[in-house]
Amino acid sequence: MPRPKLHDEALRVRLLGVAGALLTSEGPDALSLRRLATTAGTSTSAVYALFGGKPGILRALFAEAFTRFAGHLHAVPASEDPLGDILALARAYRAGALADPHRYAVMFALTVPGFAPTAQDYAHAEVTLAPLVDGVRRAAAAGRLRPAPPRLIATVLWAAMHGLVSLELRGALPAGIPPGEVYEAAIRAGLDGWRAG
Amino acid sequence: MPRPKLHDEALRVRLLGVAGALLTSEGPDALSLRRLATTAGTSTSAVYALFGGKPGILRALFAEAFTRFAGHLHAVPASEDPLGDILALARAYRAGALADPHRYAVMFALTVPGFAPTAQDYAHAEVTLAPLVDGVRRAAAAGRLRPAPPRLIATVLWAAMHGLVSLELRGALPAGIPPGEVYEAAIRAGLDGWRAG
DNA sequence: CCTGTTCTAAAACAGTGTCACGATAAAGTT
DNA sequence: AACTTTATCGTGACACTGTTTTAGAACAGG
Repeated sequence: MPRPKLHDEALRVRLLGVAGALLTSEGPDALSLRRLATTAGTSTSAVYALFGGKPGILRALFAEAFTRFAGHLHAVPASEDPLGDILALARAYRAGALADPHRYAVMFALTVPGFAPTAQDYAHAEVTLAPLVDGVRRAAAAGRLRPAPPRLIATVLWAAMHGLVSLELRGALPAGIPPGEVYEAAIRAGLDGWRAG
Repeated sequence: MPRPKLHDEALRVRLLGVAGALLTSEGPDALSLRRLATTAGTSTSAVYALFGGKPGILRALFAEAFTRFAGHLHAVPASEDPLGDILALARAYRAGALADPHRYAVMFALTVPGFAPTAQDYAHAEVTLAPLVDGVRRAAAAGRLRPAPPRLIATVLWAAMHGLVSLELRGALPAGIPPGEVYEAAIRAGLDGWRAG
């Protein structure tokens, strides 16, 4: 009986793609529902039918950003030198964040009136850091790290990466120190802090 | 000839106070010019006359937040145990951030369409971390830390604190690990990573 | 009292997210 | 073939935002 559906799955992925492109290229301020709708060739109603509103599309972008980021980290191969792997993962982390700062902001900084990621959202995104936890676990198993819960060590290392990257993206790092070098020094010192022996 | 000025310095500090209260109690979304103006008993024009607009008042809040935060850190006394002082500074850092999350967000996370703090803004705010740099310098002078630029070590420690605190405030830390304990472990490991010998 | 100058509060403007409503288009029914 | 039914969708209205313009109010000097 009804008229044919236009607000279908295809439009959903198209909207998500347009939203991601808008976010990446011009930042979160450019992501208005009207502009998103006209760019995707539809109306704002579609966003409400498919995402429930602006917070909805932000949540979708949040989830998508984490899976993308996970891709960067999972691309790092696991070698027989777990400490070296952790270093490589740290470099991949920074590279992934710097490659798309606006997406990184959606993951960890941006909040919109209706959207603030819940603990469940982050729990679902915890698989992103699985390679790091695995690297720490392998290093601990090889006796290269102090006997402490791998998840704890991985969380501390992650926080160091995130802290430095987020300060760098904000332009808050003190002048005169190249961010890349601070980052390297931080990761090495962070690892040394957990080193066995 | 002219009529008496109402948009004077007194109104400026009053507006800043109201803005800060609004920010602290209800978050940045509650900080609208109309609400700010009516709460302060004036009109939106005052904000434009005294701050130039919304980005202006955000910039003022940004600066004020840093001086407040600096107060928390400068309240930590310098003892004869520099490493212990650094630990105390780290605890004060977390306590200061958790005491007023919205202000911390203005310093390091929040961005409004017209306001993104420049490198100069952060340079001017670098004195906030002076106690930390001083503690590191004293520890290095006492031979407790590896010979590395104190500013570098302090920046790395700061990034670890900021990373952990910002993840905690976002609710992004993995469940099951008390944030306070992760924080303690992170600072200790971060210090151990730079420890001499 | 009137003029002139300066300042201010209120209204206008362009933009936002959100939602109700009426138009639309196919299918089922006479 | 004409009509009703019914789910669907784009348009427009609403309340809000930051910003700018405008018209009036308040005082000093002539």
